[in-house]
Amino acid sequence: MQARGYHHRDLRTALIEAGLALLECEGPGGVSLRAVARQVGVSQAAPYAHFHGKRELMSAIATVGFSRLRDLIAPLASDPARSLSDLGLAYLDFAKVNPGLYRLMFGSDEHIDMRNEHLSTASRQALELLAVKAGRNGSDAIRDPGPIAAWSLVHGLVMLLMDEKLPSGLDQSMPAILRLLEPGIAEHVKEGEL
Amino acid sequence: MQARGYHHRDLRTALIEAGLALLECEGPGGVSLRAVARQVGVSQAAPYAHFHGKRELMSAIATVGFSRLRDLIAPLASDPARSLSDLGLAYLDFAKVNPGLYRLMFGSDEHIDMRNEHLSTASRQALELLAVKAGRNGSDAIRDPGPIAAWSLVHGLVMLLMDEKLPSGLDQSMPAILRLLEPGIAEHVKEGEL
DNA sequence: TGTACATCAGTGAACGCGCGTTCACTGATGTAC
DNA sequence: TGTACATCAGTGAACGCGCGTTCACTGATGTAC
Repeated sequence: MQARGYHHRDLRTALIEAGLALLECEGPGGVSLRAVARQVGVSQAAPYAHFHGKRELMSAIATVGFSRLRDLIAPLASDPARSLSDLGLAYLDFAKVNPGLYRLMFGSDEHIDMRNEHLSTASRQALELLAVKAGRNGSDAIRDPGPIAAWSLVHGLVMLLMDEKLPSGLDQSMPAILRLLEPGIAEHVKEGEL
Repeated sequence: MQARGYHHRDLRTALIEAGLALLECEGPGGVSLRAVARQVGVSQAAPYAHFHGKRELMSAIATVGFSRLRDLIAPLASDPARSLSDLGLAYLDFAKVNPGLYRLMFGSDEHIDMRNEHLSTASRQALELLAVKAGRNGSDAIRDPGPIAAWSLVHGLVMLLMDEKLPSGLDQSMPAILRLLEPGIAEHVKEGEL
């Protein structure tokens, strides 16, 4: 990115980055094509040279989010014994650092188009890696009670914290909260083996 | 409610009910004062005779939601042994029947004003009853890992189901999913007793 | 029982707002010669 | 190396939309006499 002349050189990237910034200030509902263009210092029609419409820009932003999440969890250990709550803490951390982005990625699909090829690929990759790191093969993890409960617990925690439904200062309780699921999952797996 | 003349007799209630209906069609973002007035067949300025503004109407709608939730869980048994997953199923059921209302009540506070007296009272009553039914005294349940994990799990489940992030047809797995937390909570309580 | 009147719930037009999107255009760029 | 030109990224004005809110008003209601 250089030179702010008539031609921007990399407006597409700049728009996505401005969108990411706006997302954290205002949340998904506060992002508009006009606001993004304004932030970059470009006319309101300029984004249409790079995106077919608002949903496409939002989908591109969400795609960046899933790539970031994947990069965040990639270096984590795959040891199933320790990994579940560690994984949960990393996931929680991602949401805490990028609350607006998290909402866009894991909230309702009103702003993004999950049939968008880049987005669905990035999403699948991130979620499959998450499943692998949790010691599951990705394809049917999403049907077992254990992974569903684990994802629900951590997603619920994220949402309740972001929406300030829980008291603050709970940070050091998070490991204990996340570990509460471990005995139940261990038991369930044992049953399955019989 | 009778007579659709110049005077409506109970416009306030009618507006709240129209809001509840709209909420389920469109979600919280789709409810507008104008749409609600339109639905009731009244001018767009009419609601201002009964509410100071949009937030007050939305808060009144959410207040109805918390009353309904309280009425739903009131008849449930208070037996701590069985109650946790039963309670979870009832909560899940409420959200399934009233997804838009659930979002308004338990989502971000952008549409409602939690400092509204009726709303905060109704909310507190419902949540305290929930805690009591779970075998806790309400006041500090919200600080213990167990209740936080239980609420997070069920809230996360609700949100992921509503936003279609989980496969459908999971209904009969719900009891198993909810029960996964029980061993961990039992263990945690035992530790606390030592 | 009948009438004058104060009340105030509901009207309709208007305000200013930000939005997504379209369109004819313009001017910087890089390429072909 | 210098020039003509095609390309197409970005412009700016305009479209129609729905929104929250205000305001002077009107007309149905119920009360006081």
